[in-house]
Amino acid sequence: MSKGVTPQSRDYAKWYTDVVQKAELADYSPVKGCMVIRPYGYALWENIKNTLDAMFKASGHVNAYFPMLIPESFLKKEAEHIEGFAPELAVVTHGGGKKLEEPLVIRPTSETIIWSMYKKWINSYRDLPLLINQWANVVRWEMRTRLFLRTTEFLWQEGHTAHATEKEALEEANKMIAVYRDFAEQYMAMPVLVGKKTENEKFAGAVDTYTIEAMMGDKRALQSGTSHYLGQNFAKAFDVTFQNENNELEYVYASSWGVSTRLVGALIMSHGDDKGLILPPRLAPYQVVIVPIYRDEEGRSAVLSYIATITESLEKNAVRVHVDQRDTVSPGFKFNDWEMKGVPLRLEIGPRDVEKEDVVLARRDNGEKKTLSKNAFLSTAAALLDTIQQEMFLNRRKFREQNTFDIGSYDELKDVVEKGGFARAYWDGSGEDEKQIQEETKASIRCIPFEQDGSEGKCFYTGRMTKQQVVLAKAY
RNA sequence: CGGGGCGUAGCGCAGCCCGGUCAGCGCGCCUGCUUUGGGAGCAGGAAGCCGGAGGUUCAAAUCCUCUCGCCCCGACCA
Repeated sequence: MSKGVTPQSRDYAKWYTDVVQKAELADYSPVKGCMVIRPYGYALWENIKNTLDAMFKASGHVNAYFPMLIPESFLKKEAEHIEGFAPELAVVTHGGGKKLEEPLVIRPTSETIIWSMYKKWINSYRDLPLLINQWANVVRWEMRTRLFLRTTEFLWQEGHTAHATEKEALEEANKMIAVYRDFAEQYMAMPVLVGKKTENEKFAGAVDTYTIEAMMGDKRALQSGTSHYLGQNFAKAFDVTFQNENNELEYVYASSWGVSTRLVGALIMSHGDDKGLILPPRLAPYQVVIVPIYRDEEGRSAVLSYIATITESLEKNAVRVHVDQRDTVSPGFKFNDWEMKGVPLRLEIGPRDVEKEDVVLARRDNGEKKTLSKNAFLSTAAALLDTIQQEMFLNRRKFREQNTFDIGSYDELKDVVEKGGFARAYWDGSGEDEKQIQEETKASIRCIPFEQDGSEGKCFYTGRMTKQQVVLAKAY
């Protein structure tokens, strides 16, 4: 294994795959397009998952599990849905050595199987709302894959809710995109634009799709989470009706929403640098790593017992700490190793620190390294982690603002695409116009932000006056 | 599916043009000693039917044919 990773400036894509592998987040599997999530990467995912799971439960949702195999005919019940997913389905045709009467699709998403069950479960307005989430794997046979960002099989959560009214289902879809925004900003330290997808970009089968869009380190956009208002599309496709308070039969209103292991990719590309990962303290598997330094057995035991007093105190404050006791590699190696893995704080503890009751503290996010007293460190460690979390967020927001440009013409869009970044513009074009733009520039309308200033201006493409502003960018 | 690149030790690669002491290098791994505050040093050692099949030849990692697989770029997409 060579040292370090390909610099971002030389080849961002290569940098990304280098970091994923050298930080031991994931590895390629024997099957094309699939990845093995390694323990360190999985620990990161578990932190994401556990945090979100608590947020979902706090907002009234419960977890369930639906099977992975879905009758092929189910997918065909919603016209747009099958059109959207057909090309990327993995289909099981044989089981138990025999050809199946009806092929089974490995779920690319679970709307259909879930709605087939909701038909059984929903009869009355008293059965609503139904607020179910599931953590699962899904399979989409993508042409091109990239570790975490787009793999054939990926892990995600999908919420599927059923409501008695349009208003309530819309509120749910909006509430969940706000949950995603909070998670992205407060935990991932990743600022996001929240808004609506255009007709072209929305989910297959949705009435409206809401999205959070983040800017990666190469100034490209990453769709990081989506929430869909499904209207009555799936209820009609699966004939899910309920009797309302007036004894009338009505189709159920629905929402669905999801985030995936792609968020790990988002984390890497939001914060990483040429030394590797930089993890936000709230999600880092280890928040503090301690590297012991000693010359002999006597020094070793003195250093380790001194360290024990530090870890005990940190753990008492719910700080996740790890002591790197490997005897087989040098301290210098460990410094680089943990920088690659993005641990927010590193302590170097050697004999002279033991003697003076000091610690040497290094910050991963800004590279600062200093000596301070053990007590000073212990009394400020938790606060320092909060500070880092906050500064990482502000840093990324500033980066996004510096790379977001207001444009008034198609040429200006091309300039932005050329230099990288988000383009904000008035937009009154058609779906066809949008496709044309994407074909020519590779940039797409990432979203119609919820936050609109209400001003009127000329559409950068059609020249017509409009109040609608959109954000365009090249996306992953 | 289109374009490009590549399969030689666990990983990264050289060798291929011009067949013949070419089975080689770096890292990693193993053993020992010395080391340990920014990727340790020295000495010794283990490890590869050269992606697979067929062919040409006295002789194939090297030339020819077929085949399998992977990576990158594009269309598609969380």
